[in-house]
Amino acid sequence: MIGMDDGPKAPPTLHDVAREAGVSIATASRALNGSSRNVRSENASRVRAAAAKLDYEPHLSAQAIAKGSTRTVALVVRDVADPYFSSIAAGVTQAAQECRLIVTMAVAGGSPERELEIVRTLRGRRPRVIIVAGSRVDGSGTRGTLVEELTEYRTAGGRVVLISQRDLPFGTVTIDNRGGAERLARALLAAGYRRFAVLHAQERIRTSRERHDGFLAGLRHAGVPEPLAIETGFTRAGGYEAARRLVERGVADVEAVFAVNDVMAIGAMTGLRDAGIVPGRDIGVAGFDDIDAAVDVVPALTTVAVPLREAGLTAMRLALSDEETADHSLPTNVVLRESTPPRPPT
Amino acid sequence: MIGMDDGPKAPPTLHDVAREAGVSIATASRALNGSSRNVRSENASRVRAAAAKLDYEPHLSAQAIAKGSTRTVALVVRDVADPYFSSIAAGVTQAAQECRLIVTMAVAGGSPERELEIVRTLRGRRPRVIIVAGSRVDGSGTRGTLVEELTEYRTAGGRVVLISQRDLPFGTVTIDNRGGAERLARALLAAGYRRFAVLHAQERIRTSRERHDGFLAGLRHAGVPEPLAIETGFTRAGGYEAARRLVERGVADVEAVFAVNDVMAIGAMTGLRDAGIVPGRDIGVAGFDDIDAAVDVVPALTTVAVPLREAGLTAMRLALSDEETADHSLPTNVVLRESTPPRPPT
DNA sequence: AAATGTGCGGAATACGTTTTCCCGATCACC
DNA sequence: GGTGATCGGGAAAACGTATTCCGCACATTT
Repeated sequence: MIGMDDGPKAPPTLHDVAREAGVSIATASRALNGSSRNVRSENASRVRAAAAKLDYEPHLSAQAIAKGSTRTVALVVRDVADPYFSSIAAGVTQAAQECRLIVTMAVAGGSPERELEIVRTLRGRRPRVIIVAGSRVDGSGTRGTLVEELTEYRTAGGRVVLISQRDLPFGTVTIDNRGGAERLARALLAAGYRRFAVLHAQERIRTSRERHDGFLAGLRHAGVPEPLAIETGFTRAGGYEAARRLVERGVADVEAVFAVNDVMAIGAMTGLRDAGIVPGRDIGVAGFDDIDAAVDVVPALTTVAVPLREAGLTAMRLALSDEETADHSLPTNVVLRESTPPRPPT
Repeated sequence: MIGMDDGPKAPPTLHDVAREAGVSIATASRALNGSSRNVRSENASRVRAAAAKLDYEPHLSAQAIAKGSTRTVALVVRDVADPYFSSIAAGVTQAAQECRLIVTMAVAGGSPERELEIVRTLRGRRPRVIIVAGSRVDGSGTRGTLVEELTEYRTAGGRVVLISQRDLPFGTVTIDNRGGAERLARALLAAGYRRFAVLHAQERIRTSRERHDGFLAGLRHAGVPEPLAIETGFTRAGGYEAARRLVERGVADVEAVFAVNDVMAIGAMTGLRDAGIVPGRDIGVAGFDDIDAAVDVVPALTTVAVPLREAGLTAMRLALSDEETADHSLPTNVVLRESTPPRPPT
C-alpha cells in the first residue's frame, strides 16, 4: 500500500460503466438515455446495474457539448434578497423544475454595466433560455447593447424572456401597473378620499412611472385637485424620508398617500407615525405589490396585489412556447385594507 | 439568396477566431486565456481583435470538459422566496462573484428526497463547491444517504459546506441559535417578564429545537414557572394558528410569547390582535431572525438578529479555504423593541 | 435457396476546448 | 561556425458523451 494516492478519485465515466457491463460505450449511452435506437433488454439491464453499482452520473458538460444543447435556464435579477425578485425566482424555478431544467441565477445589483457583462458571459454557458427580470432603467445608453447581445443570443437559437420590460423585441411578461394603479385610485375615490400625495421614484424607473401615471389617470375627470408629487428612493428608507418631508411641509390638506410600492408605503407609515400622525386614522396610506408584510403591518396596508410568482411561471412557459415575441400581461388586483378606511362624506 | 437558411446561426467557435486571425487554434486559445506559454504580442492582439469582431464567447462546457474543472458553485436551499434563504443566497452570490464564480441554485422545497435527488444530479455538473442551506431535518433516514452522496462528491475533489447543520463531517457554518435564545430569555427576565409561552415547530427541525432549548436554558435557575410549549408550523400561518390556540386556552397567565422565528412571531401578533389582545401592551412578543419586516410591524418586534447574508459569505469563504471540515459559528444579537416593553414590577 | 429487410452491437467521429508534444527558428555562448 | 538553449507556432491527443455509419446475424419474402 506504499505510494497509494489518496487524492481526488475521478468520478466514473460512461466508459467505466460500459466496461463493467461488458458492452461498448455506444450501447451504454443508448441504454442509459433511451435513444431512438433499441438495445437488447438484457444488455440494457446490465448497463443500468453497472451504472447503479458505480454510482455513475453523466457529465453534463460533456453531454452539452456532444448534444449541442443544455438543459439550463439562466435567470438574471437585480437582487435575490428583495422579495420582489425572489418571488419571481421562485416561480421560474418551479416551472423549470417541472420541465427538468436547471436554473442558474446571476445578480446584477441594479447596474446596467454589470447586467450587460452577465448576459455576455451567460452566452458562454449556452443556456436554453435567458430570463431577465427587473433591469433597472430603460431607454438609457447601455440598454442598446444589451438588446444587441440578447438578439445575437437569440439568433444562435436561444430564447429570451424579459419581465417587466415592455417594448423590446423579445417575449415579455409585464405587470399591469397602470391599470392596477388606476383602479386603486378609483377605489380610493369611492372610499371618499379626494386629496392625495404620491410618493414616487425617479422618472427613469419604469415601474414607478407607470404606477404614477396610472394613478393620475384614475383620478382624472373626478374633479379632484392635482395630487402632490414627492420624489424619493424606491426603498423603505425612501418612503420614510418622503413621509418626513411631507409632514414638514404640512399635511393638513392631504387625505391619503399613495406610495408606488409597498416597502415605500411601509416606510412612510413608520415615518408618519414617528411624526405623530397615525396612518389609517389621521391619513390613508396605500402601496403597490402586496408583499407578505402588507398584512402584518398595522394598520394592514391597502395595496395592489401583483402575481410575482405567477410572473416567473409565465415567463418560463413563454420561453418554452414557440411564440418568439409574445407579450403577456398579468392582471393586478386592488386590495383594500385598514390603512384606508372609508372616509365619511364631509 | 434562394435557399438561404435563416435558422439558428451557430455561435462562433475558437476555430473561427483562429481562422479569422490567421493562426492555429492552439495559439488562439493561448492568446485568449493567458496560458503558461507566451504568444508573440502581434499574434495575441490579432487574436483578440478577431475575437472581438466575431463577438466570440468561449463555450464553458467545452472548457469544463477540457480543463476537467468548472467555475460554478451549486447552492441548494429550501425555498428562494423565504427571506431566510434568499438572504443567505445573496451572501453566497456576492462572495462567489468576487471570485468570478457562477452560482447555480436549486430549490429542495423541504423534501429530503428531493434534496437527495438534487445533490445527486448536481454531481453531474461537476461544480467546484456544493453549499447546502437548510436541510430540513436531521438524523432521519435519507439523511444518511445524503451524507454518502456528499462524501463521494468530496472524494472526487469537490468542496462541501453545510449551513445550519452541525455534526456532519463537512465544513459547516452555523448560527448560534442556542446562545441567542438564551440571551433573549435573560433579557426578557431582566425586563420583568416571568411567565412565558413558547411557539415552536416539530422537534425534528433542528433550528427550532435549538432555539427552544436555548430559551429554556436562559430561564433556568431564575425561579420562573416552566413555559407553556405550543407546537405548530414553522411558518407565519403556524404562528397565527398557535396564537389562536393560546387565546382559546386562556392567556391570563402568560406575560410574553417567544416564537422560534420572526414570521411565526408576526403571525402570532396578528392572531393575538384579531382576538382582541394587543401585542406590546397586553402581552409581550419576541421572535428570532430579525428579518426586515420586524421593524415595520407594529409594535416593532423584539428578536434575535441573525447574520444571514454573512452566513452565505462565510460559507463561500470556507469552501474556498483549505480547511476540509472547519466549523464556523456566527454570533447572534438580541434586539429589544416595542413588542416587549419593560414590565413594571408587580 | 437467394434476395431483401430488420434489429442490434461496436468502431469511429464529432462537439469545442486545453494541453502535450514536436519542430523550426532565433539567440547566446564558447 | 557549431552546439545547446530558448522561444513560439502548429499538429494532434485528450476530456466524456452522443451519434453516425458499418457490419453482422437473423428473419422474412419470393
